[in-house]
Amino acid sequence: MYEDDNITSTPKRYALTEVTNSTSYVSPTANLKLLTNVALQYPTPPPSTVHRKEKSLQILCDKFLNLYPLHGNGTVEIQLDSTAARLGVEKRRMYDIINILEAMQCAVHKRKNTYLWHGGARLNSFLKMLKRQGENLKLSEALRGRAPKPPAPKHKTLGVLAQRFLMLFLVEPPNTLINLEMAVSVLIDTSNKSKSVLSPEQQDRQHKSKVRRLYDIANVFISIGLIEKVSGNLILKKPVFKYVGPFKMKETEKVVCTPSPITPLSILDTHQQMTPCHVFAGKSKRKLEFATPTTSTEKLGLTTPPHTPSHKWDEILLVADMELNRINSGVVII
DNA sequence: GCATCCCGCCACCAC
DNA sequence: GTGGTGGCGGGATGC
Repeated sequence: MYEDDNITSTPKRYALTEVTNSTSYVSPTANLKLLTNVALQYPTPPPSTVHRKEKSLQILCDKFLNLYPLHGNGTVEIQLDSTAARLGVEKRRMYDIINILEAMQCAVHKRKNTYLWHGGARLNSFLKMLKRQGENLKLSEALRGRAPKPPAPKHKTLGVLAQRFLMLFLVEPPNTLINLEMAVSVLIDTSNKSKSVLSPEQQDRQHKSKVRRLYDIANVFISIGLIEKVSGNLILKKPVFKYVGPFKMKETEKVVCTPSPITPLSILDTHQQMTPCHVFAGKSKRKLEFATPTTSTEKLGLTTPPHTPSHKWDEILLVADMELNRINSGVVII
């Protein structure tokens, strides 16, 4: 039984002869003609009235996780085409989601059209491994222009990009704000070698393309509860993202703060660090925690630390923005 | 006008 | 040649 309320049963199948009231054999060409005629008998569906946001990768991933929860028991097989049909999307979109989830070791490609879904069972240990890998790649130093950028991946760039994007959060102190421009500046290969090959226009296209991909990745990460978007106020025009994943939940698994944080948010966020883990609870549960917006910043979609006055939060964001600008302008391209 | 990101073209690869 | 997969960027949409 499908969990999707919109799909209650498999549509009845009809043979062509049933639809056309014909009992005699028809040639392939005639078949095509018949099908065209049959199709013309049905009214043209109205243009989609679905809001753009309702088709976002984040919403789609939410729906996907409803079918295949992160906290489910055991391993299940996922058929991409049938899942795409159940979610009412193109299969291409499923690849976007599953590639990122595969990069998080939530799923494994078994054979064509089939993935094994492990959910979040391996996520905690994988995040620890990612953090170590990020440290080996010296991403924190690279973010500050004090180390070379990691070499460009050769394969599965969406997955690798997703892993490296997440590493940026993992190697930084808790509550570090990272925006996409910063992430791209570290994750895109702008070494002298590649710069000499690419024209400025090509570099710009490459940059924009990577930003697009990071938007996709960020939306999936938001859906699985690894990061949150902090945006929508007048101070920060561009969104920044904050890691809210499993590491901050358990005292024993807290990340060790590295010196020289990018944004000094940790001071007022102590309370939030102690809030319970929601990473496997899905987006809806996290929404419940701030279900009724009361402050102006909450109404704008911000997730302010509890008991933090909104004007104080704006000040924090202002400092964060200044820091981001400082970092961006100070980054030395190696 | 710009940020966001959906959509689908098409290259690549395995069979 | 065919079909599955996924890189990539055009351009629609919302603010």
